[in-house]
Amino acid sequence: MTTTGGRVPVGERLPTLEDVARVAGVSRATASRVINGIRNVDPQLHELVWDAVGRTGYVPNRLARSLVTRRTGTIALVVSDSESHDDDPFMSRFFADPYFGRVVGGLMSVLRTAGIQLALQIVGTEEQRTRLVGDLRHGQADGVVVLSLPGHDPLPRMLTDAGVPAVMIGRPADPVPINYVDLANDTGAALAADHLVGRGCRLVGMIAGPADVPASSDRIAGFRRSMARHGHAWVPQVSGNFTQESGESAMRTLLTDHPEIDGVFVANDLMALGALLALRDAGREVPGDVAVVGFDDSSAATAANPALTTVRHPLEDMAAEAARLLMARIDDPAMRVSSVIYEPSLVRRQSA
Amino acid sequence: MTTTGGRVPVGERLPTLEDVARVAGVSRATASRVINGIRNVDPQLHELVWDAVGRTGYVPNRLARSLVTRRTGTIALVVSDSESHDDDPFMSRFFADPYFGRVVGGLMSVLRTAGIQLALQIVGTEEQRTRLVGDLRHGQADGVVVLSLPGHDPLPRMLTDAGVPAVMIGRPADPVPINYVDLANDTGAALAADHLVGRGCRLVGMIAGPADVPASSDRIAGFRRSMARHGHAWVPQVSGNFTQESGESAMRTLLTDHPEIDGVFVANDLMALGALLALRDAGREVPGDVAVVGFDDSSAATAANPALTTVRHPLEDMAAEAARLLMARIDDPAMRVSSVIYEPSLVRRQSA
DNA sequence: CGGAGCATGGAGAGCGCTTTCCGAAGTGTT
DNA sequence: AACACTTCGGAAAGCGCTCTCCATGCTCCG
Repeated sequence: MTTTGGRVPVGERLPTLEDVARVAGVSRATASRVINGIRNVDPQLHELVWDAVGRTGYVPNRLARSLVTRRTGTIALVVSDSESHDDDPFMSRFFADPYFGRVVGGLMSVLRTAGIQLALQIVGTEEQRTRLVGDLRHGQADGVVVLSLPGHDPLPRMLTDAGVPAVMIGRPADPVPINYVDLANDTGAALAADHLVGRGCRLVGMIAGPADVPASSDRIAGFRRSMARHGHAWVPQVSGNFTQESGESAMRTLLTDHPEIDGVFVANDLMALGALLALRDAGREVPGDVAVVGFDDSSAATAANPALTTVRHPLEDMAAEAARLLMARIDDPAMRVSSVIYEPSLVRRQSA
Repeated sequence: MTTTGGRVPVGERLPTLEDVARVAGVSRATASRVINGIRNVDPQLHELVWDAVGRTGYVPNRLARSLVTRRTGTIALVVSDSESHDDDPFMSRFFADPYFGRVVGGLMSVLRTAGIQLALQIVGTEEQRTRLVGDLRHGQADGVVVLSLPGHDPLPRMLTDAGVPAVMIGRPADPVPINYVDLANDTGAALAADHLVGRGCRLVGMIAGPADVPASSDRIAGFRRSMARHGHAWVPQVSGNFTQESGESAMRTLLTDHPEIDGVFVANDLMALGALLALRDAGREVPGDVAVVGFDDSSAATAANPALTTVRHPLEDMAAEAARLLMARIDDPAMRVSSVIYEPSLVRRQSA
């Protein structure tokens, strides 16, 4: 018997479950059961309740619900930065970098369909980290995806110690039993080395990222190893910090120190863009005089001129996988710590 | 009298305020007062309580607190998309676009210091919008920053009707009494027109964005008006969708239809990048044969080759202002609806 | 010296929801 | 027809916190 009445306002305040129950003529418990689709409720009451929901305009209060269920339907994306970068400039550069957007996009593609929202958190200081972990233990979020920037970050360990479901994007620098999704950075770098040597480069240099971050050191190691295998025992190397400007100045240094250089592997596309600029300034043709291979296959790669030959880094897929892994971990606290490593591939364009 | 004891575990569960009170030997109310820094608490008890907090390792439960205070310390960044884009490809492109990152960076620069976290929400369907507004009315977030993509978006109106504190980045397409922060897009476009005409271009075209989004139509209007003022009653125009590829194909079209074109204003940098590619393919020199002016002054502008002359769009500042505006509105529900318009400026580089 | 006035801390009522625990009713078995 | 067994709805106990209300004890003034 559907009581098709009009709207039932409940005064100033928003309708609560109590109101729905009253309008439907059942107890709060029953209303709750119906709304949450719990088994065993008389179809008649079922309809009565939904009818009341419609008439009152009831919307469950997620906060109140979370308080008792200990589930928030939220996953935190934590950007863990080192204290020194606590000021704006660096972070805003970080956000503008395609890296951040690609990660968010990948995460959202999965979370969105699951109806989970993403909360962005940035922690720089020790205190912020402690606070974050404290909130997380209370179920502020059901789990976290960690983007760890500094080389040795205490956060991963803090998270696992606190028993917070967490997944890192990029392996932890220190051995920590934490789930992570990563790229075989060394293999990717080797791909670049093979390609540069294969196209006949005699002296190839590398523009690396900060040595203390795993993704960066893995690329260095992989590149060096592969070059050595090709008989290049030593490769000139200059470090940047993943920004375009740093790539530009690194390239200048390389050019000054080794004028005969005819190939360069750059640890990310943004720096490669800078390198391209420096090369053009120096009057070197790319790839004619100097071949350039980037890393990431970000949107910058196709925007570059000449278009960048680069190592594809399926960041969106990896982030999506991280989200899936995290959701699985949340649903099964006993899940064993696991990692997923993606294989990179070389995308040939014009720069090499 | 500080009772400096050791740690006081409370069993499996996390310590609650109740535990702190018990350890400190005061009532829950007093403990709460101390922790929240409420006036009039005996200094002795004050110390006793903080001591207990330390010994129990107490961290307030934000959820429980929010339930009663009706404040969450969270602001939602809502990306309102049109239903048709509900599938991945578009959204992931959106996130990879510097636009998104710049907005997030700007927001975070303000929110971070205020200790407010950002929750990302994407709504595409009508149902998702309704749901979002429902949650928001319950105080799921203290306010929202809206990034509205489609031309005619019902969300702004829904938000104001529901009384949810909201600020848009970019003016609403339809007249809605909502706070917003925007750029004088027309002025910016006029700047571009002046510059192109000023450098002697005879036939300049425009690569526009979707006509139904305000930012885009304002740029079109401003550009046309200014060109008309310079005696160019008509300008060839092709539309894209703000992506690099669309800019590339728009440029090809323009080139085919008007081979004598010697200047082009592109509604955003990403499309300008594409235009640059098309021009190079067509063997046209930039700026020699064709001068190109972009819009946004995103990182893509400096990455371009030649570097893009573009209209500066202080998106980070605007987003930061949006955050401040929103926080003010949250603290003062009676605040009148206000808007802040930023003035653009021309950044001269090599492309024009 | 008595009572008004104030500073202070405790008891307890919620915030809105889920879920356990029960009793009442319905179903099937011997 | 009596029993065990299942199904179903309601009462009520929280989740962890804030904050109003009230009782207490003290100061101060006439």
